[in-house]
Amino acid sequence: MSREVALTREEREARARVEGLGIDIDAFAAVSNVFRVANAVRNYMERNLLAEYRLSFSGFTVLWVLWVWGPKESNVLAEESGISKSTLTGVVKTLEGLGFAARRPHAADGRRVLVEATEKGMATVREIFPRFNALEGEITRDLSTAEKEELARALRVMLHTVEA
Amino acid sequence: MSREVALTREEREARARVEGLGIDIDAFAAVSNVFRVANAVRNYMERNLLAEYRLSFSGFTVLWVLWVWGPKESNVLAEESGISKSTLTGVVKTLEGLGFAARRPHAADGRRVLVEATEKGMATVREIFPRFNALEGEITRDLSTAEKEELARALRVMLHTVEA
DNA sequence: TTGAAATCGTTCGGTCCCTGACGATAGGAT
DNA sequence: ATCCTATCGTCAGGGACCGAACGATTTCAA
Repeated sequence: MSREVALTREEREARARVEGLGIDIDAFAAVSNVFRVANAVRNYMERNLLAEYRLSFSGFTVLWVLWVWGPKESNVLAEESGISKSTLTGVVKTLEGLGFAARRPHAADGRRVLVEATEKGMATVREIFPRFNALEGEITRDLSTAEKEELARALRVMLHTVEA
Repeated sequence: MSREVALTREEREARARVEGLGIDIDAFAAVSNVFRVANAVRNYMERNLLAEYRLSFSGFTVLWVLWVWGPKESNVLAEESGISKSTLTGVVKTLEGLGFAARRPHAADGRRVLVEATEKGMATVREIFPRFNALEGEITRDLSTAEKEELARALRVMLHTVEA
């Protein structure tokens, strides 16, 4: 059922180089292409959309999480954004500088800090997200709906294994 | 043909939040899961394998490219490693510090610089790559061979679209 | 009630990563 | 022979990124 798709030159040459070393080529192809796509799409989004708002990919991700779930403790926000606590500190600092987010002390626990999107931050996500999603559509335009679903499913399986 | 795989809690809640905004859910699911997996696997590799050699993911990537293709001009090396020229300057500097790579002036063109892996660098890749690939196998162990091939194929299609 | 242990967010040091600007070198046209 | 332009790798500046160490606060056991 699989239409032919040419391997890139890099992939062809790499295969030739590792031939006969007992390498699991299918695992190699699957994983390395995940990195290649993630890298390419990340750069694409930053250059063609996010730069306009002076947002990095991480900055947008954090803001998006805040938009979806509302105010969150740093702790949880870092976890859901897929970055470390210490990185989040810096990203939120940048977001504050842009007027997109604010910090608020926790009412009951003096150690904790709540991060929330400002009204400006919320408005910005409302503006960006549909455009972001439109680009996602562009990027996946040569895949059928079934193929997109199957792709997402396979990735969820991997995620489940890695995060176990 | 698609076995059931539970959406993560994050994905379920995010869908609920963006419902009715005319969002292309399939494109959203496909792309966002690429990022989640890339992130998770990158961290996994750095923590469980690369840290042992004091290599970052990028450092390993560059060294691997050198191992596969031999000495390369900075220019081309950056391109194949998926990073910018200026980033490569820093990464190669780190690799030099670790004794894994060396710089050599181009014979005919005074502007160019050739980067090559040292013997120690080559030996290190020979040692790491099979272990790296074994982890790739682990990570994809719950996908059939056909599913891995289909995953790689779908990603190549996206790559072709983004890099066009 | 008080001291030990756990947990919180931040800081620190080091690397990665980008864009934009730069000096150096090369190559082609006059 | 000498400009003009293109291309090379690097540097500067700003932000992202991590693990480890840290002070502040909370919690729990004695």
